[in-house]
Formats: sequence, C-alpha cells, structure tokens
Amino acid sequence: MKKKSTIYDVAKIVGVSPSTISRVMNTPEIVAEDTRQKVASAVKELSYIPNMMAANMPRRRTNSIGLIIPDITNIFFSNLVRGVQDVCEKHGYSVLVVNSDDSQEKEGRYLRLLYSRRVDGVILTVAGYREEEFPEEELSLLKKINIVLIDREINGMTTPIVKVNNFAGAYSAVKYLLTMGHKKILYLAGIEGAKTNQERRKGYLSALKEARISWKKELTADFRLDTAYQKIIQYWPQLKNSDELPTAIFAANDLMAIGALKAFAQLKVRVPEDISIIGFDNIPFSDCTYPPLTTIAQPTYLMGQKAVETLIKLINKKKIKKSVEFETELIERDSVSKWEV
Amino acid sequence: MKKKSTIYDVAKIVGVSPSTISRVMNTPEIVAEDTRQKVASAVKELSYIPNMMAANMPRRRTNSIGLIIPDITNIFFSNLVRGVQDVCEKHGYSVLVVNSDDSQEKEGRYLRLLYSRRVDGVILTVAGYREEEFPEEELSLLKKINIVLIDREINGMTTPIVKVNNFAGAYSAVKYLLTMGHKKILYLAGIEGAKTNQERRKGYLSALKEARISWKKELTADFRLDTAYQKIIQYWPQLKNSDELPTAIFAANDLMAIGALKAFAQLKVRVPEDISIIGFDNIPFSDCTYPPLTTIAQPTYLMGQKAVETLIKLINKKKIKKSVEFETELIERDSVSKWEV
DNA sequence: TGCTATTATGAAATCGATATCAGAAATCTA
DNA sequence: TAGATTTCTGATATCGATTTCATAATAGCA
Repeated sequence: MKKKSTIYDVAKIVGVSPSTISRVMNTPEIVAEDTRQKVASAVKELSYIPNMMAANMPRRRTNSIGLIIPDITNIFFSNLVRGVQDVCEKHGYSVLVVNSDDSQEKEGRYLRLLYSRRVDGVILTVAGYREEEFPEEELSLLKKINIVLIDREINGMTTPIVKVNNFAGAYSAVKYLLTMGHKKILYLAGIEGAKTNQERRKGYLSALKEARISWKKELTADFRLDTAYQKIIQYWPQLKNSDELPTAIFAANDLMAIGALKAFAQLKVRVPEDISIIGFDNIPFSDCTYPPLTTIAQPTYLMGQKAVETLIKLINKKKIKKSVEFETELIERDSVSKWEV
Repeated sequence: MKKKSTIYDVAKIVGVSPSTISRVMNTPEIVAEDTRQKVASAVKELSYIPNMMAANMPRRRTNSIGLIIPDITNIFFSNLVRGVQDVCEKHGYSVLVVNSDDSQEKEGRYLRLLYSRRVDGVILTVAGYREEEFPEEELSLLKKINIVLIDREINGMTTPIVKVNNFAGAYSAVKYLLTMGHKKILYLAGIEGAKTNQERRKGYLSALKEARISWKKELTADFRLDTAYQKIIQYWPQLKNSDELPTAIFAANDLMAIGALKAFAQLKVRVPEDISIIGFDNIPFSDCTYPPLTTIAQPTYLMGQKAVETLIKLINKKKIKKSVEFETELIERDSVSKWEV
C-alpha cells in the first residue's frame, strides 16, 4: 500500500509552513496566487488528501451522525435510511448505521459506541422491547448527545421527533374497512413496547367505538412477516366456523400483512373474497403481492430527510420544531373488498 | 447538553496523570489495585467515555470501514449489509455505508471521502455504469486503501473478491428451463457494465449452446423492477403471435423477475401457464409474489460476512484467499412449469 | 544491609490537522 | 517619503488520547 502523505509532507515540498497548506485547503482566497499554485501542484504530486479525523479534532466535531434502527434488513427502513444518507451527504456528514434488533440492551450499547466516536448527533428509532424505565446510563448518555427520534415517540420525553400520525392513519384504515361493510375486524399487532403499535391500536379502537362496534380481537406478531404467517397458520383453523372469525384484518404493518397473505394462500382462504386485509407503511413490494395490498402509506424517505435536517439544525443550535408529523395516505389496491351480509 | 469529560478531567479528580487513566482504560492489569479503584469511581462519577477518535489518532487507524453499494433501497443488498455490520461489530469496527447508484463518478467521490476519513478498509461493489478504463485518481486511491470487492469482479484486477459463481448459477437456471421443455428462452439482462450480468449471460448462452438451441433473445432492464415492468409492457404486445415470443424468461435478478410478474399480471398473461420465469438472488419477498418465484439463491448475508473477514485479515496483514466463490442453489417454487409442444 | 529487579507512575513527544497571534512585506495615503 | 494599512505567512498552542522513556518506590535476594 502506498504511503499516505500528510500536511507536513506537502509543506516540506513547497517550502512553506503547514499553516499555509491548511489555508490553501480551507480558505484559498486568503493566500497569494503563486503560493496557492505551488501548493496545488504539490498536493497533486503527492495526491494529498487531508485526514479529516485529524482536521476535525481541534474543531471538536466529527461531521458524522449515528442512525439506530431496529434492522436494516427490514425493508421499511431502507428508504428512511436512504433519505438520511442523501441529506447527510449534501451537508458533508457521514452516517454510521447500526441495528438494535429492537433490543434495549443493544440500543444502549450502540448509543455508547456512537458517543465514544463522538458523532455530532444521533437519529434514533427506539427499540420496541424495553423496560418501562430508562436505565441510568442510557439516560445520562441521552443528555450528552444531540438526538432526534424517528418513527417512535418515547413516553414522557420531549426529545425532537419526526413521525407519522399513526392514530389518524390507523383510524382511516379501520374506517375504510367499516365503510366496506366489515363488522368483525382483527388487529394484527406489532411489538407492544413500540409507540407506533400503541397509537395504531388506539386508532383501531377509536374507529370501532365510533361505529358502536364491540367486536374486537387482536393477534400479535411483533411486526414480523414470519411471525404473522405462523400465527395465522396456527390460529385460523381454530377460528373457523366460530363467531371469532373476522372478515377483515388491519395489520399494524405491511410485513405482517404480507405474512398473512402468504398464510392465507397456503390455507386456501381467498383474499379479499373470504378475508380483507389492509396494511400500514406501503413498503416496496406491497404492490407485487397477490392480491396487491391495500395499505396506509408513510413517506419514509421524506421522514429520513426531515430527521437529518432537524438534527443538523440541532447540532448548529438553530431553532427547530420539536415535533414534525406527516400525514398518511390510504392506497387502495385489491386486498379489501365489500362485505355483504 | 452536558459537558463532555476528557481524560484530563478524570486525571485531575483522581490526582494522577492522564497516562494512568489511559492505562486503566486499556491495560488495567498493569496498574495498582487501589489507584485502579479510584480511577474507576472517578470514571463513573464523570461518566467518562474515551474519545475514540482521539485515541485512534496516535494508533493511526480509525476502526472503521467503508461499504460502497449501488443502493441500500435495493433489497438484494440488505442482507449483505447486515452481514458486514454484524461481523464488524464483533471486531470493534464501525461501518460507513454509501450508495454509488451504480455511477462511477459517485463511486470515485465516495472512495475519496472514505479515504479522507481514513477508514481502515473498504468493501466495494463496483458501479455498473462505467468507462472501460479507471480514471487516474480513482486508481491511485485504490492503491492506498485496503479493498475487498464484493459481488462484482473488475476485469484485469487482482483485488480480493467475494462473489458467487454466476456462470454456474445462470447455467443451472437455463438448464432447468431446458429440462422443463422450454426452447425459447429470453434473457432479461441487468446493467451491461456489471460483471455479474456478463457472467450470467455467459451461463445462459453456454447452456443454450450445449443444448444446440440457436433461438436467443435479450431484453435489458438495468437490474431494476420498474424498468423490467415497463419493458415487458412495451414489448410483449409486439411479440405476441410471432416466432419472437419466448416461453420462458431467465431474469438476471429477482427484482426484474418480479417486475415481469407484475407486468404479466396486468397483461393477463398467466405465469407459469403462458410463460415461465426464473430469477436470480432469492431476495426476501420472492416467495411472496404470485406465483412464488423460482430462483437461483445467493448467500448474501454470508458473503457480507466473508468480505469483512477477508478485509480485516488484509488490514492486519494476514494471509488471505484472493478469491472466495460461493455456490448458488436452485430454489424451485411455482413460476416455472413444463412446456409441452 | 546494601544492591539489583520489579512495579507503579509521571513527563513529554506524538498523531495530523486547526487556530490564534505576531511579524514581515507590500500597498496605500497624505 | 514617512506612516498607516493591508496582505501574506510562520510559530506555537491545541484537540484528546497513546506511547516511550525515565524515575521513584517497593520487593527480592545474597
């Protein structure tokens, strides 16, 4: 591997001080035309590229941020991550992406790791599996880091957040099923500790209450496709021919909705003729299932962008909005149909 | 935001020199029991966490690596990225993920960025859209960085690489279609500049040649779902009722295969009755399409892991295998059926 | 008991940049 | 043309750790 050249190497070649080289790299307008030229050619000769880690040390910053999400292989987060990366790149920040697997313990570890790397800020989707209380150490870290939450709120904390109106989204999903004539709607729930799950359930319950429908049922599948698939395979045969059998499902996310779709295909239960399904998120591929999934769309890419913009303002001590809430949109496809009694 | 404490703050409290604190953090066994205790409690009191950027400076490393992929929202790369992250974490490395969008220019920019951050190494999926020759600057950078290629080889370079046997995979896919009685097989091609695409085409052609079949046809869709969808929608009506109409498609990746599936659903062309489709990659969701997609599986997570392991050995100047090649596996699902004449 | 070996710590240089301050040279002004 | 500015550059301290070398204190041994 070729030797890496430093600012001193360049300075020596040109015969000026390192300060001058630094000036040429950062504020070329304040150095004389001819030295600037000489420095430029030396830089080219050595193909010198400044060490940003060293450069950032006296500036007391790293120009990098951390992004903690549950799992990068969960496709819901892909666009979000990309939104974060794109805005970061534009502002000269690099992104360290880590996966908490929804574990509070990992979240804590990564928060510590990111802090030890002195990232300028962190965008955090709070882990779903957690204790009521924050552990002492995590709390103390949270105070030392610029944080913007994304997707999931934390009860009783005023940390800035970018999210979607989950209540309204869920409400409109269930309302839609209701207007299609469904009276027995099951809620396919996500991770209990995730605020998104709680808010979506509230929307579900609220829509039912407003329609004076007391039939309610819930199956939990932790936001996961496989779990949803298994739960349906396991419980559907028991429900058959009983009053327990729903005519529609509101899934707390598309992943679970697709898991259900897969299970129903296997069980030879027709969607939407025998059962209607509506999801949440509008992930890629939700239009490639059979039937294409009706769902509540979130602007994930936008959310990622907005979160970074907020974080960067926070880092630069500018004024920010404490909470940015996007609206959802109902995407009608073919997994929901009218239910005639 | 709470003040961040440094090694000096801790040293002052305990009344020892910074060197001692450093020793307690790194090699506690060489410092006396009682000072170790005192230091420990001061560390806790200040909740001191060392600044790794500062710590790494005299060590001349960053404990971080770069990962350049075409696009994180391309689900094929998710598992790969996760494999990279998991192994990195285990070894104390952080990962900087960037998207080249298959553009050589961006690839060059990011290589430069990663080098300026002095990552200890880079895992690179070479951009598909590129000139024959590497630009001067990129080449000189490549020499300064520890690089492991993943997925795509570079013609005439001996850089270490982790990939799959694309030729054999493609060959077995087409062979499979052949044994199912298909004689008119179309190749749905990816980005021309990507070595994977070239190798898969060779496998396709080789299988045809061996079967003494001269009918061949190719449609290119740049590895993208939407492009494949549009191309099919655009060309199928023209092909209908001509000798040009294939009975099977070998798609260079699942994304395009799924795009084709979507197009055929819209065109009311039945899969697999009217047309068989086989993909490549076995991405998540390829079993959730209608019909579930028959495909050639790649061990993407494993490949990510292997790439990092190789890179870390390279960083530590240990002996490595220049080339790791995984085998593919045919996953039979329902998108291919027998073709009777 | 005196001398060496070991253990525990501190002082100072270093990593590769930036930033402040001061001074020399060039330019402007009266 | 002397004095005041302005322009340009260098010396030096700094960021927050590590690392090498030196040294004081303790232990081991004859």
